[in-house]
Amino acid sequence: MAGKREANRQDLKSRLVAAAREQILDKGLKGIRARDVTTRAGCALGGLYSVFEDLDMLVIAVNAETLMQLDAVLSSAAAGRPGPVAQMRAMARAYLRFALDNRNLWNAVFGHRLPEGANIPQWYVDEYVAMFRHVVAPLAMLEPELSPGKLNLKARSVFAAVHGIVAISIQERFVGVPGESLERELDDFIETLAAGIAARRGRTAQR
Amino acid sequence: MAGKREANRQDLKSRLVAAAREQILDKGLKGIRARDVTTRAGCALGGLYSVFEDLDMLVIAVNAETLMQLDAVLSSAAAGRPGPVAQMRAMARAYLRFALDNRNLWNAVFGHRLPEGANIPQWYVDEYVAMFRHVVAPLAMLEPELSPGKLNLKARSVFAAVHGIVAISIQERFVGVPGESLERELDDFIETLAAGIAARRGRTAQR
DNA sequence: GCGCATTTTGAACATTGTTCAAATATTTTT
DNA sequence: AAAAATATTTGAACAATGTTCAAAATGCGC
Repeated sequence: MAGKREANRQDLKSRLVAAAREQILDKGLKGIRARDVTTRAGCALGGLYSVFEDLDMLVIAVNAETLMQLDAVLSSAAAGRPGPVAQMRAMARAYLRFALDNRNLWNAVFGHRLPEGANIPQWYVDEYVAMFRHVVAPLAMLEPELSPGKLNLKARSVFAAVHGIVAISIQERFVGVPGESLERELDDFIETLAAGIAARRGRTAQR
Repeated sequence: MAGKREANRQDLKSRLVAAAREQILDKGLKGIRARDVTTRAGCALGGLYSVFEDLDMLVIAVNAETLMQLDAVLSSAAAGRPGPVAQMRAMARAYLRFALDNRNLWNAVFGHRLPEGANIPQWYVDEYVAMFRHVVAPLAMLEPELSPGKLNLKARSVFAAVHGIVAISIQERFVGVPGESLERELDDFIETLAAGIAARRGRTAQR
């Protein structure tokens, strides 16, 4: 019976993450309480702190899972699409759909903030940044002459722009634009961006 | 000595908003505590609740002021610029600078979320949405044939896209891109968008 | 099975937002 | 101007929360 300690520990960890995920799913980010989560996970209150540094780190663990999911969604959305523009359009749509279908999880990822002094773990940042690679691929086809550094920067911007459009529409701050017209808006945005890139190609000496 | 009641009330209100603003300025959104704010404002703990429904509403009052500031900044950034593209570029830059110079206030505006049931007051939403008008003006010059409805939708998207780019860069989740290259990236983005709009003009039957 | 090391437990604590009866201040009435 | 009526301000008390840590329970090597 060796290694039972480590096994228990891992089991507790995943039970806690699962519990926190469910909690976020139906109560949102603010609805996650140490007592509820530990009860749900079937451990004592203090158990949480034997596996995570604090509640924020548990949230980050949940968010990491969500990011993995989103990454996979983007991957399969782009797979097999003919041409860079179609790929980007498909990913933008998939991003929108994911956000709409998993609003609370998605809000947890982008709405969670650590308290003033604390720093986000590097592995989490890396996982986040890794998603940009999905945009790098099609963008490189549209602008083959771009250096890797500029390509990365630009991919990040395109990602961020799509994110911004989705985010501002989802925050039901104002009456939500109907989902379908939002999808058209996104399509249009990608199309315009691509047309702009094509139009500007070679026209400028250097950027 | 008539009307002293209302005067006192208004005075308390603005002292509270000012105190909360300072608190956010140097401690961030999470650093705002009922006790600190009321002490700073020179009233008792309960005083806060005689003027605001709760802490969240006080935050919204601060955010409303910040939005006004930002609105003014965008206004004067665009004023006198020759042509729509120059206007949009100037506003994007101004937006970035404002976010960088007022990080905590800006984060409070876009990072604050009400608890599950509560609803954002309509006057606040209106103030927020009003900012889009700054993008509507130049966009209308670029695409004069667009209906007012589509124009609004598109202006919102452009605003959101710029917001997204700024937001993702500012969240120091990953090593911040140096401010200057970020500015160039924004310029480039606006330029590309404008080129795309021009290239697509008339080419599509209807959108 | 026994003793040691590690983990789990949950009562206790500190820090919050919020409430509300009492105290204070203002306005109205006489 | 004093008294009565009304409204506001106060801050002690409460409830809800994240976090800690000594004691109890559990796992491990012999």
